[in-house]
Amino acid sequence: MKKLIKKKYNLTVVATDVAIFTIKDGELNILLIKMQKKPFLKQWALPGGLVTVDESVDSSAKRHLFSKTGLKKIFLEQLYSFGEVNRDIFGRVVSVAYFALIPNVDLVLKTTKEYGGVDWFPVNSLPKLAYDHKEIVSVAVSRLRNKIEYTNIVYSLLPKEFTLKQLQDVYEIILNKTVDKRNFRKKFLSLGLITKTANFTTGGTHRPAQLYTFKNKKPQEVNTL
Amino acid sequence: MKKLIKKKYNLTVVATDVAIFTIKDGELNILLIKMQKKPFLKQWALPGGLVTVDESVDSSAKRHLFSKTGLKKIFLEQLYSFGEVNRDIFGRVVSVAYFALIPNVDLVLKTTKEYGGVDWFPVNSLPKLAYDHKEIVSVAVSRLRNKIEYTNIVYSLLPKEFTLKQLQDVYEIILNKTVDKRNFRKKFLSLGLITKTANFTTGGTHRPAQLYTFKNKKPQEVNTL
DNA sequence: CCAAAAGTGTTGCGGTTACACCCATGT
DNA sequence: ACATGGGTGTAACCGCAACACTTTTGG
Repeated sequence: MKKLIKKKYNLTVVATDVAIFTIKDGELNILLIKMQKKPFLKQWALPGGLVTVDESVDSSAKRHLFSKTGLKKIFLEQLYSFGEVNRDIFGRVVSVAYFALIPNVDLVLKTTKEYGGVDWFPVNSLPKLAYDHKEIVSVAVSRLRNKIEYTNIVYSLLPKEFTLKQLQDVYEIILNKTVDKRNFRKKFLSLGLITKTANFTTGGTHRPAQLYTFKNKKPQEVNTL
Repeated sequence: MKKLIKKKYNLTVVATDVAIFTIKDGELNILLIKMQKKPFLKQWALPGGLVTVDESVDSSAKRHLFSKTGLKKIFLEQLYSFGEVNRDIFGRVVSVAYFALIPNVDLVLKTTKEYGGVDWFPVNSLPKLAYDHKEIVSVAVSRLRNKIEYTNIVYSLLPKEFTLKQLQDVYEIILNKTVDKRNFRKKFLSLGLITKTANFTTGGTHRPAQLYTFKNKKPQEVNTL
């Protein structure tokens, strides 16, 4: 009986995987790490790893996020759990996937000896991914597209101060469609989520742009677009 | 069983819990089972249990749903995963919660010797729940409220043929607000999700009501209310 | 004939969409 | 002065909300 239980239950482990997004070079990018072990040698994968017995699943996701980006206190939300029997060939792994949004800042990406590298990739031209990570990315992108339309999470992708143009660009990149400039500004300003700062952009060969900042950096539900 | 695993192998295990909803006596009800073991003796909990090594997490949820209701092929969707370290006092258990919707039919609920009973409870007057199941129910109810507004999942809560009044009642019960009869009918009919059948209600001391049926019993995204 | 629920249209308001020109700066 | 992106208003349209009376049946 004990043996039966062992066979039947104890081989399953829990992991977390994190889809970390940023806007870079006018595209939505995701952070990937390069595998060094067979059978995924030189393939790319989402950062992640096992959940230890003494950490919560949320903490595990935070830990993996921090280990690659050095960032804490950023937008991180549970996405979906993936539990097919054969999704990981090393054994039975149930993965709780998360997605994170970080502003486009120059960031020193970190890695460990365990991996062959870490880099950003545009979500529209991804390399072949290990495991079922292609599916996870697909779910993450859908979720991001949905949430940007009825929440204020876009603040997570922008620097502290930003122009209305930058804001609009983020929407256009993520939704993959153009929006009318005047309508966009009217709508977004009427939401009351952002306020003018005292500052303007400098240096462009054109009229300086007003810089804005988010009043609130807490996730809220409000129809944006 | 859980205790054995924790003590002996110091492992994290994966479980599923299912929030099964139906409309009953004009209220939203949820199915609960009665615990027979300390420390939750005589407390109520969501149906669920461990994921075996040879079944997917989805299959596990389906299995637990079937074991209590005898139903297959009903609406079942992953809700959220709960992974706090101490959420289960028997050991480290990460639970993937699901929610299910079943029509209000007379259903013979089943249980096993492991539990002291199984019954429906209105979500607005629940008994004390074991584990963190109160939180799971709360997340499930929120999700249901949200999804009923932008999908057609309401079909899962109604019998094959139903009146517009029944349909409206379901919305009013779940959203906990009244809606205008004429606007509701106009809106819902214009969505094209349902069609008239050849049948009418009989027996009431009033004008018979047209019976309708859903064209499609697949989840779709369409703004309903 | 009376009670009880079914069924049916119109109007006003508000939000979304479509659309084109002037402004401030650097070179 | 010219090239570049920043910044602004108005009118048409459409979906949503508000609202009351007639119909059909059973008792």
